Amino acid sequence: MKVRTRFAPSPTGFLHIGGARTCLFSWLYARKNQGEFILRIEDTDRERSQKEYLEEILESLAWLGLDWDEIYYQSERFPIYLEQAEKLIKEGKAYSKNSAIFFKYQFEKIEVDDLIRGKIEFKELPKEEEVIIKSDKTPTYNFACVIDDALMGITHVIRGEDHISNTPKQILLYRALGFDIPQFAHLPLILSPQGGRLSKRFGATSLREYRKKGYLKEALVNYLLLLGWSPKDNREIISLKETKEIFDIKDVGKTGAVFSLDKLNWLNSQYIKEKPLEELTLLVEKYLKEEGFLESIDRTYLKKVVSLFKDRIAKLEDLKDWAKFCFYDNFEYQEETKEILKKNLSKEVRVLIEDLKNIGNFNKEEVERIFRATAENLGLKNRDLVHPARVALTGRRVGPGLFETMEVLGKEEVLKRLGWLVKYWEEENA
RNA sequence: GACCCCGUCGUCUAGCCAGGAUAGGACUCAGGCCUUUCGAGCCUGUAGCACGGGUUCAAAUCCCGUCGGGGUCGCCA
Repeated sequence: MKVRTRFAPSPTGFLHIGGARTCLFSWLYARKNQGEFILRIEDTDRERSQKEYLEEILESLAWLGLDWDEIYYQSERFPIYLEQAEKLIKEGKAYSKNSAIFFKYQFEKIEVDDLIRGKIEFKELPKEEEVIIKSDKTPTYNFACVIDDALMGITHVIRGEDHISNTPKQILLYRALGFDIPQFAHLPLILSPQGGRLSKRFGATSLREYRKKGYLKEALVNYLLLLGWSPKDNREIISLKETKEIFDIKDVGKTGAVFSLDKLNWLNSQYIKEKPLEELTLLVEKYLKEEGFLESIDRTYLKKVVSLFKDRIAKLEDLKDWAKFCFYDNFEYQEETKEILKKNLSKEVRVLIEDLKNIGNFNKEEVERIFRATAENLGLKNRDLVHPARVALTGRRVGPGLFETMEVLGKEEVLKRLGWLVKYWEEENA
């Protein structure tokens, strides 16, 4: 029998890390087994379901590369649920009350053989009846879920651990309706650093937010993969494609995993580092434009800027801060540079400016040669001139290598900014 | 409270099912090196089998209990 799995988000909120990971594992199981992956939009709550959320969910899944073979909307299937409920009434398994329909069941021990957790036994259920059709004629979650999973031929229900306690109720419904019971796999939850569910404040932000901060999809997927699953060979960097070959649902762990932004950042920095410059530049261009940081930019120049920073940023967002001096010259010298600026080297920097003026080909090798010679002639240690020069060009104490930075900015800009520093000192000491 | 799930460094994990060497890796952190700076790179280090009992020549691994954490108990999904 062909494997069919599904992801069933409710468009009553944005897709967040937890949902994305559930989807990822469900998708992986289908793809690993040459099966099919179904997306089911659980939009039975018409009040709370919003088109905006739906769009965001679809967009985020597509972004991550999780494609689906079929898509269904529960809001289009109300007659099906009603029909099944009436069938239960006819068979005496359900009854109408207060214009709702209740499923009546009797206590029995239920065993579930979970693919991740093994045998789970439920000794008792808290109730003996369950609403299946609400008084507005829309189905309740458990009812619609069972009918759809059965009718859509879902063979493996892969979902979050928070659904474990729904499982016995659902099994009772499968039996009453005469459907085959699928295999279940309950994924551990993603926890916040305080323990407990991911909160709005931490981690439960939408996937869109992560994209806006400049996380690469590869890094995000990689991180999600590592939360509860491992390739077992000490690899940390692994692609979706590689995972698709070796993934086994049985290898998924049982323990809740605390979300770590530190590790995500590290992974993201690794992916940024490894991404080909050309490709990364296009990504950065698109990103900075979307963010409204730049309107247009010369791609050749941007490529140089990207090469300057790609090894030292954790996310594309960092560029807005660290590389701002490459796009704008209206920065101020940061507080952290005060110590460096204390020493007035206006005379020396004037000499430096004159020496740099004479360079024909303003590349980093040539700049470094002249720079070092100037420092030596002035009786300065190289670093004594490097530090203020960096402040002059970037406004900061730390940054990429000075000579590379100079080459990227170009002669004219470098001379201009060095001149500003001279002026700054002169005014400070006037 | 009831039912259910889970417990290896601060965090993510390998090892557990098929018991045997100094419990391995990654992030973070600390220190060092490099050096023109560093939030980059390289190296080193700190840190863990929740606890108690049992089985066994031998327990992170098997069994029981305790404690701890989490989830669910809606005409939400």
